[in-house]
Amino acid sequence: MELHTDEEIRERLRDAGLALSAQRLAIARFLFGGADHPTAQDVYESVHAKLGTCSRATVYNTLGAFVEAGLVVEVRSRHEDALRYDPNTEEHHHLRDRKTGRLIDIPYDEIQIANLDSLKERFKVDRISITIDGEHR
Amino acid sequence: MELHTDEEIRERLRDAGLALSAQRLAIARFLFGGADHPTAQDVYESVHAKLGTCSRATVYNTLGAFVEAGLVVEVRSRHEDALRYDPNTEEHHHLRDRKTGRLIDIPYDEIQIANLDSLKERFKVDRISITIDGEHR
DNA sequence: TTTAGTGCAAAGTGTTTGCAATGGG
DNA sequence: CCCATTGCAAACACTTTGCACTAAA
Repeated sequence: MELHTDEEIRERLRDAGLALSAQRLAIARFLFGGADHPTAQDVYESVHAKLGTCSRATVYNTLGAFVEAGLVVEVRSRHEDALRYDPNTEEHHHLRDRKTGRLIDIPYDEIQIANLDSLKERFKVDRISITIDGEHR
Repeated sequence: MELHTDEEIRERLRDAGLALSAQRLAIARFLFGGADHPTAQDVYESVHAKLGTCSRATVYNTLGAFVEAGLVVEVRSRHEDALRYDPNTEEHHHLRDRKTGRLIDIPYDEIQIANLDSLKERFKVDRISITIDGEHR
């Protein structure tokens, strides 16, 4: 998930069929360089500061393109209006830290559902999203 | 959760310290009379049709008051912008039916987490919200 | 009579879109 | 050179708010 070198990032975008632009590279660098579930606004601020030029529209367009290409995933957290973007596209869960408000990834298999089989008898299960509201120890 | 008679509803609002008005009663009747995770718009349409008079502002104000009073709970579902209001205030989970888009309540203890104790060692857990995306059989 | 609720219209977020200008392939 | 991307500004969906009016307690 965490790509660092420019070449890795360029390749990833190219593989996804996306044209490269200074804006897209900057956005990708931010997202894949360890950004922590940023909102579009977070992306805008970071990239605009770094590039001097990158409109909000471009941020939204690009994030949309990235989502469509499967490079990032949208997540919406309980008490927030704004969408957040998660470069971790593997199925996983979240802890929402009550103190910091931050969203923290929890790998999928670190939460096991005891009666999954019986649930699967009752429902066709496409995916299961678990959010723990609480606090990291 | 499902209150039916007018007297039950009046009492519930009174108990919550809310003044009674025609609008509030109509909104409460809709919510507690079996409405299915409606949006503010859903509430508005239903109540406005029935009453002839009830502004969107009143719907929002009232829903806010109900949430604050703990009579309903806000839920935000994955791919939707609008908040939904759930008269089921007990902790519970959701199935989001991919076919109908509907949100269906799953009682809290119908999903058991096998390793809850070990999670509680790692996190202080305030609440756990599980959403299953899938389909009801 | 006093306090709380209603509702219009205006403002506020977060996001999308039309379209002319620009720049990468 | 052409098509995709950019970015402004306008539009949009959802929600909140200021304030004068009205009704509940």
